[in-house]
Amino acid sequence: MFILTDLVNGITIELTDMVNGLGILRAKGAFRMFAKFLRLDSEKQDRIVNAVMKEFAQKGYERASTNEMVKEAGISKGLLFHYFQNKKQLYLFLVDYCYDMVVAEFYKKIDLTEPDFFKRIREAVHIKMEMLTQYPDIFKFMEEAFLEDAAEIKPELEKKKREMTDINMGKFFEGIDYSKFRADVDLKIVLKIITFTFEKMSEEVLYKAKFAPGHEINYAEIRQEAEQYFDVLIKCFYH
Amino acid sequence: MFILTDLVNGITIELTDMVNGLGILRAKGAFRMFAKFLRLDSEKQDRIVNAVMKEFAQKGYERASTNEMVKEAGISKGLLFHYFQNKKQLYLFLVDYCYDMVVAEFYKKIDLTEPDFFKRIREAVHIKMEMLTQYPDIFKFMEEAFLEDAAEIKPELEKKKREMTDINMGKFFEGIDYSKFRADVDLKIVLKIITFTFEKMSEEVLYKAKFAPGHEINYAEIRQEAEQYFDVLIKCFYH
Amino acid sequence: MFILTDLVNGITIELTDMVNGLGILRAKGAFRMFAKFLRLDSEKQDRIVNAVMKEFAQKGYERASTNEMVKEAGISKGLLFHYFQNKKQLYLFLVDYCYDMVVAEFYKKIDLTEPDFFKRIREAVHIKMEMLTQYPDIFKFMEEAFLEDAAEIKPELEKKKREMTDINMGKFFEGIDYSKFRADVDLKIVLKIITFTFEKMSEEVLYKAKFAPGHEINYAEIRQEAEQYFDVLIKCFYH
Amino acid sequence: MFILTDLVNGITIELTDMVNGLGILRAKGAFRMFAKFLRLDSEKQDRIVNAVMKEFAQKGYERASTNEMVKEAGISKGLLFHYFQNKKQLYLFLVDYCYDMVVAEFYKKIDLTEPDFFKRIREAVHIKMEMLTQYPDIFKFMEEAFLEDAAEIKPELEKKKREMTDINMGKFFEGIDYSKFRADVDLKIVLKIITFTFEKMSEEVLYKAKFAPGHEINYAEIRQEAEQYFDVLIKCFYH
DNA sequence: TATGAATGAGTTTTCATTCAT
DNA sequence: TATGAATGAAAACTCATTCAT
Repeated sequence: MFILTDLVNGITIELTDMVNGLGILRAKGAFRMFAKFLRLDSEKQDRIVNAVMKEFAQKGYERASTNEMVKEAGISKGLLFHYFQNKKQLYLFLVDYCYDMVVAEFYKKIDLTEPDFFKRIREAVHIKMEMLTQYPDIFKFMEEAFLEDAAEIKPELEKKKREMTDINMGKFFEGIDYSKFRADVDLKIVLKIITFTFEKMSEEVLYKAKFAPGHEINYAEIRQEAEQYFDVLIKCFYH
Repeated sequence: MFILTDLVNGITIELTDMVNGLGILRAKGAFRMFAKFLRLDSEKQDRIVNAVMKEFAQKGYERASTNEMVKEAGISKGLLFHYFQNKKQLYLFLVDYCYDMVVAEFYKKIDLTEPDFFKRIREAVHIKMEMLTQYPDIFKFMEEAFLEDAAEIKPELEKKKREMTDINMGKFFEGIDYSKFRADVDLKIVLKIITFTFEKMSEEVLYKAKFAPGHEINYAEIRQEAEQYFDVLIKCFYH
Repeated sequence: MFILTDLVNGITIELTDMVNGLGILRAKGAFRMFAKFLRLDSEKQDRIVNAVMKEFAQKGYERASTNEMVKEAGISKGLLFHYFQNKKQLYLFLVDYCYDMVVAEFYKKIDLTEPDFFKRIREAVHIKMEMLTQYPDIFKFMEEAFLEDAAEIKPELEKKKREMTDINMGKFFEGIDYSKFRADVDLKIVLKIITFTFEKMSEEVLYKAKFAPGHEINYAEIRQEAEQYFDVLIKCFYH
Repeated sequence: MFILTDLVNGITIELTDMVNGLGILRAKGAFRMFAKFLRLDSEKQDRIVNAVMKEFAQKGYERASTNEMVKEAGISKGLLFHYFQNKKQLYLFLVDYCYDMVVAEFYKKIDLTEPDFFKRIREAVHIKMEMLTQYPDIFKFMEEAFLEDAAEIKPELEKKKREMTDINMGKFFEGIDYSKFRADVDLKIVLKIITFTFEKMSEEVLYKAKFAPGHEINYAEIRQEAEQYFDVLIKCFYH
């Protein structure tokens, strides 16, 4: 699922695993400790998730205030800690929660029967841009989450990141027709280079968006830029 | 100087500037406000720099405690602020200070008369690895610095990052013989893809190092891996 | 209510407003932001108010230490800020709180049906002295408050002072029989002179009390002194 | 010298002493402890006095920073403390220093042969206003000084204030022709009332100036207002 | 399940004063 | 006489977490 994670955050992923199509099965019971929260009616769940996401997205892990969250969500201090034990768990829960939403949505839309590598990537880029427009808050939060540096949560977060990418990579690459690639170079390396290229391209887009006046993303321009890369990569890596 | 910054931190750089070989001269007087500190005997300077770097590297900007720094450095509370005014200036000073050391060292070693792009990159990778071994703390701090997300320092830090990359790009690309590249594709895009590849490769190295047991970096393996990339890139992008 | 404010602090008041008998109704909801505090049982409220008042009265706004206050009140650091947000709000709250107590008490005692100006003033002086004896701490605090010079709170404090005097002036002057005053001089100026006289007299009393050994106020003497002023003023300003 | 102190600061003065024409002789050796400073060439003295005055006037005793003073004066930290021992002494020295300047100037200008009480007061008001225009910084500092509330310096300051007023009162009242006052009331009380009136009037002027937009003092208006008081007071207190 | 008052160690920063040079 | 680096206690304020109700 590199196209997803990459446009969101640009993590370096385990290409070896990816290409091999392997993945660790995600611990299904990860949400067990938040069972109380997940039993709430979904209106309240949403209110809480949105309030928490907003605060974390705006201020980052350290500076985010649980006081603000409960104020915004309209619940009491104690209740937040009743559901999530502590700030760290709350954060990690939210990362999972958002990621699950986004991934599920992505795979509903992507056509996994398209065998051409570049066509599939092109579609992924487009889906990604659509979703960015549709759920800007979630993406803002996830982007921050993957950049998050705070010492306290780093180890758990890194583990989570790896789990996520590992799980989804294989699925994305299913059914690709690798016979179109030139045979005189190492295919794994070629795939890595292509992946790297689109990851970095996405990072640039986010980076520019962040510092451009108005912070507006010009999607048409991105598609055009992506086409330039497709052109070079196809000419050089297909035979 | 992308190989340096990239191995350290993987920033997205302005390729247009890079390819044009332009660079803004760095403001020489940037250290004037830390004159008091720089007048100290170097033993004390080092003690302070190391203590501060250690704390920032371990905990990031927000969580790093000036209390811990002075305790570690064996100086008084007031003195730190006497030299650096406040936490933010202290941080930004340290970024500059480390960057200057690293860049100066890098350009002492790199051979800028080598006209072959890949040979020059290969040498840069090797120099980088040498330096990583020699000054692991500085690199750890700089890596964290470039990932740093803290709201308070972000604007200044981003400005600094761009200055740094802009200044050094041109120098690294001086005298490269571009005639060896194939003519049927856009050279700018090709150079971007190559740059992206080595940036991502470096990120992977750091990433693995961080989560490997013992955090040991196997440099022989990295060189070997880099050679695989050189092989593909040369075959596909040279004519 | 000039006799009150004046004995406490000697502010210069807007005689025009005073003579016109106008007054702005005081915003009743001013205490809303301290609702948490006001919901406490009164024993604790008193403990806190007294501790805070003592510290501010002794040291003035700037030098007063919130640390000392919580120590004296036997509450935690955080709690004080939970109730009052910050030092400034705490101070302004206390000014209001004390002022309200004092004013309410004063108007319970003063006879507003007495039409003779000097008789009413005479009673006010006596009431004032009674209250000074009964609540010395509150008066000490308010006196300091009205002299307070600290840059941070000055603007709000001055606004508060004016509000207070404006509101109460009219009430005190209601129903006075001005026909007894001589007609050949400007009545407004005459009333100002009388007001000034008792204000300054009160200032002198406080001033002497402060520097007399033992800080004892001799009320009998003050009454006697006041009578000397009444004698002169009546002879000169009544026809 | 009530007209002076009063326009500056409105202190309550010992009218009994004043009327009796008594005064404690000022301790001539008060400056002995600042002998080192007074031996400096006057250019340097002025530089220091002005820098210190500026900082105290702007920020009040507590918030004034000795760092700012030495920076502004262009001397070293140590030197300031060499001359003045500590902040408190520095402040008290400055109060004396300024007061001496102002009083000397005032008595150079006032005509002590004018026997009419109101004419002399009228002249004093005018001189005062002239001086306010000529030395605004000194007056600003002295005004702040007399309002100053900081616990640490209060006792010494109050003592100084009393000394000052006591010393100068007698001089101002020398040669007044008291026979013009009506004989049926206590003269001491009458003089007190008159003094109070001009003191309070001045306080009002300063007060209004402080909160008027632009903080400009309209001297013509003040003279006119003073004339209204003269009119009433003469009519009522002269026979 | 839900509340929100209470905690207290923690934070960065300031500043008068000292003292070796 | 003159310097300014060095001190360290003190300041206001924060905030995740607990716990009695």
